[in-house]
Amino acid sequence: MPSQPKYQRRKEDRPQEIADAAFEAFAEKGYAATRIDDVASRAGVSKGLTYLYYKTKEDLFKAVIKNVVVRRVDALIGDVESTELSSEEFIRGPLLDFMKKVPGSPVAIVIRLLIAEGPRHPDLVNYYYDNVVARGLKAIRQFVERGVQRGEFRREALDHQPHLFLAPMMLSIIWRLIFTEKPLDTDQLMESQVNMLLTQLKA
Amino acid sequence: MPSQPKYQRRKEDRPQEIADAAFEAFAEKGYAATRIDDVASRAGVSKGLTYLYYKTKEDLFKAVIKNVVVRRVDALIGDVESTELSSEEFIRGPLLDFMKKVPGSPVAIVIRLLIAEGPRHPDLVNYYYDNVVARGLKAIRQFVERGVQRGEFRREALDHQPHLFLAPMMLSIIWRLIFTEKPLDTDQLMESQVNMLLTQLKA
DNA sequence: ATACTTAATGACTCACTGGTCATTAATGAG
DNA sequence: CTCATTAATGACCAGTGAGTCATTAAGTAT
Repeated sequence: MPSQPKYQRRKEDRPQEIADAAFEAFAEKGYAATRIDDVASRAGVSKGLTYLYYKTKEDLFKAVIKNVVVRRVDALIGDVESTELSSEEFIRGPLLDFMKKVPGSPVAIVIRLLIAEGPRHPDLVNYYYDNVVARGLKAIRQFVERGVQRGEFRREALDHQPHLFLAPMMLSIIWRLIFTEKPLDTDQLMESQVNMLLTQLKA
Repeated sequence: MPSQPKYQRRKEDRPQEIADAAFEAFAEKGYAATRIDDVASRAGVSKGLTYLYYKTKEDLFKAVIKNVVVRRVDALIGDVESTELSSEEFIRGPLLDFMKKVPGSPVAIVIRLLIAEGPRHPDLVNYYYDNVVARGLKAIRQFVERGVQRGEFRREALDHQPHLFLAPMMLSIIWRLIFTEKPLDTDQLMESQVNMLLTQLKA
């Protein structure tokens, strides 16, 4: 019988597979408590191979963060720019949906990792700020502005911090990170806030 | 010449001194990256002594968290119960002040530690929930209720999540934990939210 | 087939750190 | 002063895990 090979060489796919495995491990254990051996065995490879594609554990960490984050933000920004909905409809619809999804998504885990490890990875923090936070805030701001131009919102509304949209989302993320089993209706929380903000924007 | 002693025995003060040093170290480096040797030298004692007062690193961690947290909550609850101000005055005054102070206080650091290490210390999370979060939320809820009884707020206001008061505080905390050097006027953020909430409570 | 390149392995090293414990010396009592 | 008590020390141990590298073998070209 033809002895099947012990492994296959798959240069193209390995880096992504390892990064995925690493994300899983970091999500479960955090950065410090994650062992490269664990990452490797999740990915179905040997420890040595991990070091072929990622020079150090820290490199791997950075790759994982960047990897997870960019797709989502791109998607949201794309939505904002292409929508034909009125501002209020968009906020109550796609934006609210997006906000509801985030606390249960990998983004929440990225935030946990950033909070825990950020201080020792300033360049990573900057990357995240530029590519996620700044772009997200800008999108919201532009969107409110569009509402003003269309006469949906009053002009003074522009003073409002886009951050207030994010605040209940942030609370929801943190709540679920820490108090996983203490129930909190985070969806309703965000709806209330959006209602309140829209009232202010229109009145 | 009388050779001065190499150290003094100060059984009473050591535990607190060690806990303070540990808080400093955990705040700077996080739990996993903090070395007991570092804690000891910050406290001006030997590593061995740390183990005399705290059985393990984890014990020390728990002691630190409990130590920092309880005083502050007690203070706030005391304020709420003893105030003679009207509900609106209290919210715009002492409560808002309190909220503004938290993001720059040790409590913020405790939150970072809880986010990072919570999943592996469930009893600590429960302690924190019972002694801080639950009590804090209850205080806010009672306070709104008092406003209703006094006729300051309308009755339906009770449906409002006290969490909405906390949301911008949470965002501020996280923001300052991650983006220390990206400026954000967190005070104004909380003021806007409080204004909005009061408008809703009264209207 | 044969030779060659390199993806992949896994045993090994070495620094590091949580925790221990035999020893030292500060203190207080008689 | 002397001795008993115990706070405090610091050298040491054992486990661990990041990173290395000599070796193996899968794929490829000739």
